[in-house]
Amino acid sequence: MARQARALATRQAVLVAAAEVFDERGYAAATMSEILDRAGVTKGALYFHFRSKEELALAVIEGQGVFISGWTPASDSPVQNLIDLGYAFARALQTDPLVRGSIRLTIEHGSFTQPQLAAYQGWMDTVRELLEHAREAGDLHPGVDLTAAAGVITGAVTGIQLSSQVLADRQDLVQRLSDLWTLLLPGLVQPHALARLSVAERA
Amino acid sequence: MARQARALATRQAVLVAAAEVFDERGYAAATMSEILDRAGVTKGALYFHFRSKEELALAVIEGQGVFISGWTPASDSPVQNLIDLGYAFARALQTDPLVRGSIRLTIEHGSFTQPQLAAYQGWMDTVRELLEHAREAGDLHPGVDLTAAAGVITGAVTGIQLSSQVLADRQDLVQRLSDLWTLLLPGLVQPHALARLSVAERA
DNA sequence: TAGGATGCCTACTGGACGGTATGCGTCCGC
DNA sequence: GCGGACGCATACCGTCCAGTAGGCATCCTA
Repeated sequence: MARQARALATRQAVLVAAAEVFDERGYAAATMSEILDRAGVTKGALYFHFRSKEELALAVIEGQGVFISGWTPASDSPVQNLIDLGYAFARALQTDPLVRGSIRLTIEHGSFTQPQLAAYQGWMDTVRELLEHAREAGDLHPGVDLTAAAGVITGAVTGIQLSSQVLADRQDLVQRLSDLWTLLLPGLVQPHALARLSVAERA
Repeated sequence: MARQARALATRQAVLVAAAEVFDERGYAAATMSEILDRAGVTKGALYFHFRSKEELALAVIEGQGVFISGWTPASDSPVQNLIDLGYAFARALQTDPLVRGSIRLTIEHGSFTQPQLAAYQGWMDTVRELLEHAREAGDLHPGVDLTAAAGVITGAVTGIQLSSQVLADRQDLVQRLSDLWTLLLPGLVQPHALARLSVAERA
């Protein structure tokens, strides 16, 4: 058991190091050597836990799923939950290497075709669900197409995140998210619901 | 002169092939061999025109600048021009390999650090300028922060484009842009200006 | 029509990369 | 207290890749 704990620790070290390198360099430019160095592990250890570079990348992408499933809505307002989810995601991007890495791998299409489609779809489904609840609560404008709105929101958040990463190393991500909601909410929710929302980040 | 024309043709063939491969595979995963094959050119020819892979990539990125400088506003409404610019960009993404390739290289940070920053900034400046004109025309809500709005719009368009690429090979890009404006404009422009705008694509 | 420049071709090189083979220490079950 | 599995270390291999060297044809100029 103590032995297994040690194994789990090296596996985790490899996973985190891989996520970091994938995040910084992308899949193709990331080298196993750098992952090895950063994890403080040898090749044999790595290939004992992961059979190939691709399997390692897929394992990193799983980290994203963990984040989604670990998040629970805190408010009774669906739209507020949507906003909060965005900020939770932003914070995870700033702190959790696994989320950072999985995002880059997800955005980088072509390396492996299926998983990132599923990841995108997962986010869109979550957003769509929150929007449906908002509609039932009577918060949304009547004309809003929920599927279209879910696509716009996920896409916009993705892009905001990306431009923030390129321009400011994600330092201003929270501010930019707040800007996004300020512009987006008037076209989405009705005035009476809008008044009850907090656009800024909430603890 | 006839000789120079031939040289120019091979240079262009290399550039287009490189843009395609960079678009499909990304910088690191793109190989010179594939570019060579697709261009129908030998290594010597390529390295006569471009001294390295990186220089080739930078040349592809230039194509984006050509697109920006080649576009001219057609409407007397600044916001309408903003919308139209988005659609022009979308069309270019669907048809022009150089624009496609340069976008992927721009989004893919880390390979070379400076140029994509400039590209982003160029877009944001253009958007900001149009927003300033819109403010002078009295079309915008008074409270709108122009810099923040420009950041949100460029980021959102980037993300919309990306998710459309991953999910639908950019087939639904125009539709998604229309969805974006539908949600975004109410928070940006005043009702009287909103009524005069055409959210859909215009010929 | 000589001769240099332009534009391109082919064969090659050195290095890095992902992955493997094999071996060795350590701990756990019996 | 011992045998086997677990967990890892190291040396190595084949492949592929960006880039180079040097030659050669075609054209432009004089």
